[in-house]
Amino acid sequence: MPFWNLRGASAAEALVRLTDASIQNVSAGKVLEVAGEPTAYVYFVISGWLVSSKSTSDGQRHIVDFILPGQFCDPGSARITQTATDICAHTRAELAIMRRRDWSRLLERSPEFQTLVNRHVAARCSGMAERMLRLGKANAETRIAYAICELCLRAHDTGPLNGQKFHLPLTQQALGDYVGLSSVHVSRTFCRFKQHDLVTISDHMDIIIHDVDEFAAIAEVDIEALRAEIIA
Amino acid sequence: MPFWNLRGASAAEALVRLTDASIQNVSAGKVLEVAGEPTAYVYFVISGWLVSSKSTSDGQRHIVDFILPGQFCDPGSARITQTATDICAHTRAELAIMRRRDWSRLLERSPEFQTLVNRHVAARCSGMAERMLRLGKANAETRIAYAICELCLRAHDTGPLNGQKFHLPLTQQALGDYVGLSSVHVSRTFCRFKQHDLVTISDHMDIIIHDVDEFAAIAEVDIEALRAEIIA
DNA sequence: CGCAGGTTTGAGCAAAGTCAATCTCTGTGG
DNA sequence: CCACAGAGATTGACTTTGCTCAAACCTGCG
Repeated sequence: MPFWNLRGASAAEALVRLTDASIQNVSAGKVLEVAGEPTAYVYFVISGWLVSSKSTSDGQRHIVDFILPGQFCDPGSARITQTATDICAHTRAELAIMRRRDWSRLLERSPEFQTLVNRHVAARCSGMAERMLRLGKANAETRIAYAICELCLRAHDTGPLNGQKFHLPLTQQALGDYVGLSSVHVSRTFCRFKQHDLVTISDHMDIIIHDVDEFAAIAEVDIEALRAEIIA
Repeated sequence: MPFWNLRGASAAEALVRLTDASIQNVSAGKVLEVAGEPTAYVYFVISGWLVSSKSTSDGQRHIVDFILPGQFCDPGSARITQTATDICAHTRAELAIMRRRDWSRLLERSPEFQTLVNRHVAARCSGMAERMLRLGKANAETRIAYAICELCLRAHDTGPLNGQKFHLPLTQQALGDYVGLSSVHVSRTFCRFKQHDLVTISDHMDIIIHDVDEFAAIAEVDIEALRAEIIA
């Protein structure tokens, strides 16, 4: 049974069976891995968001990626037993946690599973490339609009729709850390969006996009192309 | 024989044997893949550099990564047959080009090879995370110093050494596209480096770092930690 | 010799950062 | 039920960084 097409609990059950994963609930902010430290685990997100981040010497944090339900997180770097980025629970989350040894064994034994993981990795790398382009070259409006489109696509099957409310579990600070802007500038940019009546953003990121086409144009993205590119 | 520990020609021969790869010489600028278009090939770099880049709607290019000798390049995105980024020859290069089908088959049949590739991918993702941190949060000096350290590490086994000359095949424009700065600003930043007698940079990126420790401090990086993190 | 691609320099400008004060919720304990 | 604390959002004033445009300058090469 190709459990890996399933979301959430049933995939988790299969992982428990195949890799002796342990299911754990963690609360928001829980630190799972610290960059540079040894790591012995691989994570599968059942519900909630994880965040992969790095910090500069002066304590500024940059969010490298979010890890959403249905995604795997292997914290390893080139030295596979050494963590590349900090991994934290961004929200309360339910995880299947596997020992790396069991994880590697599953990959080796099941080429189909490995193929699935390869696809996930390709999707994640494409997403990073796309984000990097915005980070390097785009202005605040484009970066923020893009991040909202991307995260909505990844978090909600439909992707962004005209007039449809959706929620992202982000503070403006976190969004800023993700797109490389200060929280103050995120706030100002939101104000400009609201003034032009592009979006409604209420209580902690309940978002309604009024004109998705225009919003996507600001994000410099074609939603369906992006879906094909970054959704595994 | 674990050919994959070898650099260059012998690895290429093995790939020819195992995947029916064709060896090709391409000249600088040769376009191999275009973002969004279908792709049917996977590349192994024998010599020279490839570049993976994306462009904004207004024609600005951002370099996502360089692909150096000994590295693989799978251009696929979440839709594995669709290219995620432009892939070009940055310099004249010698490549082993494999059909994707043959490549997948090799991965499926040889878990050891797949494991090697996994490590390469982890290294590349770590590198992207590290670069993203600089892109999102660091100033011009740090970004440029970091890029030089990173590329020197990746291109030369020793990494940067005090007073030792090395070459990077980059124009200031290309470096700017890599770190998200205009070529003018790269030039000015180099000037500042030279004024402080940190480096000598002559003819098209022959670089001598006079005090690697100080330079690494500006790059906000620990060279040996970086090596462990991003060199597969 | 002259051209092309790349680099350097100057001047002015725009985007985003910082700092600090204020405002708005929301949840909590009296 | 209210007061208050704390987190997050907003706003203003000012500064910094890096961009753009344009001109000048190398330098290797046909």
